[in-house]
Amino acid sequence: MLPGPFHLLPSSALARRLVDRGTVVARRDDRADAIFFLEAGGIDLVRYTGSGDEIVIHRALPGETLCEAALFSSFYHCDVVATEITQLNSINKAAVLEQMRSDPDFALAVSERFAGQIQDGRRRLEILAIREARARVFAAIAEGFLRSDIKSLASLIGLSHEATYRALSSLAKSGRLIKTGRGQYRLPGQAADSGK
Amino acid sequence: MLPGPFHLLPSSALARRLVDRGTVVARRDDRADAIFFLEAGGIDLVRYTGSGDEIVIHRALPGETLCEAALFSSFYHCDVVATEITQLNSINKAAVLEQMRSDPDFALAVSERFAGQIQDGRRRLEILAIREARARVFAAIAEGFLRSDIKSLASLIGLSHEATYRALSSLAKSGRLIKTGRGQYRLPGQAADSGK
DNA sequence: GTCTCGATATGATTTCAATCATATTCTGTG
DNA sequence: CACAGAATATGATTGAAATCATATCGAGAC
Repeated sequence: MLPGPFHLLPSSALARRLVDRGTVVARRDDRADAIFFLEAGGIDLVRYTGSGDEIVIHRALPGETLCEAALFSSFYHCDVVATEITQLNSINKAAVLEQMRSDPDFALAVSERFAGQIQDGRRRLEILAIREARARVFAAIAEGFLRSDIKSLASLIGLSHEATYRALSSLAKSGRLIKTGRGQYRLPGQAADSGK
Repeated sequence: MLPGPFHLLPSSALARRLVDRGTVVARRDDRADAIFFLEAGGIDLVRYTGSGDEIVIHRALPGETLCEAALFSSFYHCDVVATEITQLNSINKAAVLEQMRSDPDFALAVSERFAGQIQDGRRRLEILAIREARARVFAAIAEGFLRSDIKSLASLIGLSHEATYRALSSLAKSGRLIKTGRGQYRLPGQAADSGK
């Protein structure tokens, strides 16, 4: 249920909540006493400019931990808002820090999780930096970003789903990708997915 | 010279190198024994597909640490290549892990640095996901991405510099930004920068 | 089995940013 | 100071992706 090393924490450090769309889970400048794990639903991290414009800092997907930096900050630096019905876990910040202090393996595991997230983010950034749709989609497939459906892939890599379909179709036609089924593609060099 | 908590490491854990353009600093599947800090120049993290296509996983800028995940992996998972004359530091992996094990404060500081990098990356991702150039530039300014010049900003947010200039100009014209000088802009709500 | 809904797929049109071009302003250097 | 070079700035044109539209396919409900 909880990812990474956080499942090792005592259950007293955890609080599981089901919240409605629109719920503000935490507010900027609130005292930061927890980080979050998004189990299902959607969460936006939002900040507001002086003139009231809303800036979405991050649109989280299920499976992500959120507000990791709150571990090292006294206050949240943005609003945490549910964009739909959302199942989320609060992970007590003091408990995490205490465990990290007393258990080096735990601290290392937290760092490991964080390091992995840095790499994930950088890979996505580099893919978003590719301008041509075909090249972008190809890189995304090569990086294994096509996990569920193509529409999710499209939003992950910042293209319209139509552009993504077209790029996939064109890549398959030119032999740079192999179409293995409706909505399924793989690299030429790569063994066919042997199922499940 | 070294960032974050890494300056606390004994100098025996560090190696400073000046490398030429094209130098392969580390290769995929090499035994991972160091992480890197890019002092000046440029580094690409590169992977290759089965059919030989090159995928740039990440194009690093000076001031970044690289291959943090190598701390927790036996091998590098991509090539590390200098794209120009580059000054870089190797930080011994074993030394970092040892220090993290023996010094909880150090381990926490490493996690803190990592957490900050996660947030930075996510903010940039969210900004890159904004399609309209005006809105993208506005969000970038609101997030304080205009640190040096506008061309750097442009490449940071994945726009041509012309599009960036135009967006800035248009935002200033419509009052959503205040132009405080040649190549300088700020949000309306915000106090003018008091000098330096 | 059939109905519905959403994902996949592709065609037609429009829009907007990339690109190419050119001018101006500033900075640094001899 | 004059000059070179780079950043800033904006105009004109082009091209590629967004958008709008429509069709097919597949999975699940009943």
